Amino acid sequence: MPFLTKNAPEQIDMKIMTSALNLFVENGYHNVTVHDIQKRSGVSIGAIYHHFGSKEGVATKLFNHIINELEQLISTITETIESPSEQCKEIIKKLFEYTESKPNIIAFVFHAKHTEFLSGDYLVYNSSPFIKMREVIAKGIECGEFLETDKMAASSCIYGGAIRMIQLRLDGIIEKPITEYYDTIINAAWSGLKAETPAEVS
Amino acid sequence: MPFLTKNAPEQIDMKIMTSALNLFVENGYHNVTVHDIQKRSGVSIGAIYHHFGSKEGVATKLFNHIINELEQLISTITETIESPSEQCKEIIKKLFEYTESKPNIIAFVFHAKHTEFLSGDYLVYNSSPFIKMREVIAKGIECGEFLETDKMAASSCIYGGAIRMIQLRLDGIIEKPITEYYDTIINAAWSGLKAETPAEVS
DNA sequence: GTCTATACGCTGATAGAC
DNA sequence: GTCTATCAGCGTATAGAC
Repeated sequence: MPFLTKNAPEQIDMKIMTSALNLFVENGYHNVTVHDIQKRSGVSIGAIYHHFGSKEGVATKLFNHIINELEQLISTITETIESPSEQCKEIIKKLFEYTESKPNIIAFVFHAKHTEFLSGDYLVYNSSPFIKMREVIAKGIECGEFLETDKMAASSCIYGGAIRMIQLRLDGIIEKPITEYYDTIINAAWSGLKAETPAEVS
Repeated sequence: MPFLTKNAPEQIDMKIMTSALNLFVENGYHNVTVHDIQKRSGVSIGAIYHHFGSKEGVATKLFNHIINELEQLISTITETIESPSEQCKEIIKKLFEYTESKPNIIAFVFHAKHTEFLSGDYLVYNSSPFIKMREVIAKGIECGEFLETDKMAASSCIYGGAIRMIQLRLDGIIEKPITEYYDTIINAAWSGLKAETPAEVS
């Protein structure tokens, strides 16, 4: 059964990309050599260059792969749920869950400085998942679920708190799983943090 | 007047650090060679190695220099203003102003992945300015100015929105100076974004 | 398609004159 | 203290066998 001893090409691709992802997140793109990827993935140098052309090729394909995964996550949510406000909550929930279950995928998106290996001036936060996330907010404002504020400012406030938690969690500064903070974050973003002072009388 | 033709040693240090800062932010630490720093600063390779010992030395001293500057900014605010809630606003205001006037300093702090050149597991967000920023929130909760929520979650919500704006501005995704968004951001963080729906009657 | 051994360019760092 | 010229090591990519 020779077809079992040889790996399917997609499996080799995935092996290489998975190893590369973990190494990039652990050490940073430039501190990872092609030989490191070779060792951890178990395939040969030749195979890496045959499949990806270059080290940058590995990073680029990996990046696109992950952006696609994220894009699908967002699309599924916006297609399933009606209310923008609820879509927004679900997006944050899923991002928190991903942060705990697949931290390196999230770290690669939120932590890396992609301009270091992505040629040109491609910007992560202009990629489709992030654009869609901002559109959710825009619709929420239009349909009156959110206060009528500037779209960018509203996006920053709502997702900013969540993204900040993700970053602090990935850095190990927050020690508990952030899924536990979900309700708190949502409540704060929706209703604010100002203490309800008893009506001030002069 | 030979004392005018020769630069004071501190001036050379600053020249090197300023050039390094700009190059690091523009291209990323690993895409900058010592020769690049040499060319832009106008001093010799020898001077760089004499003053800083290594490329990593340049980055480390630069990093400490900037963290100190930020630390002083925060300290001045906490010593001058009484109310934690107002301290917090002032911090965000100053960070926004810095983002516009000295973007590269802010970019170096918020954008860089410092683990790539800082030895050990030193974390930016555990450095003194960020710890102090979180303490401001903690005090605000204690004295009743903020809702009694988890300290980390509250910090993330308040600063997260602002930091997100800074990041989007540095990436060029926000086109207007973010100082214009200051009031909106503060209002959203303090009072929330949920639209005040007319009392729902069944 | 996959492998190993090799080449070539680049970069951080040094040596030694001034 | 400052400079220039040079080195040594590493890391990407390739050549060529299987």
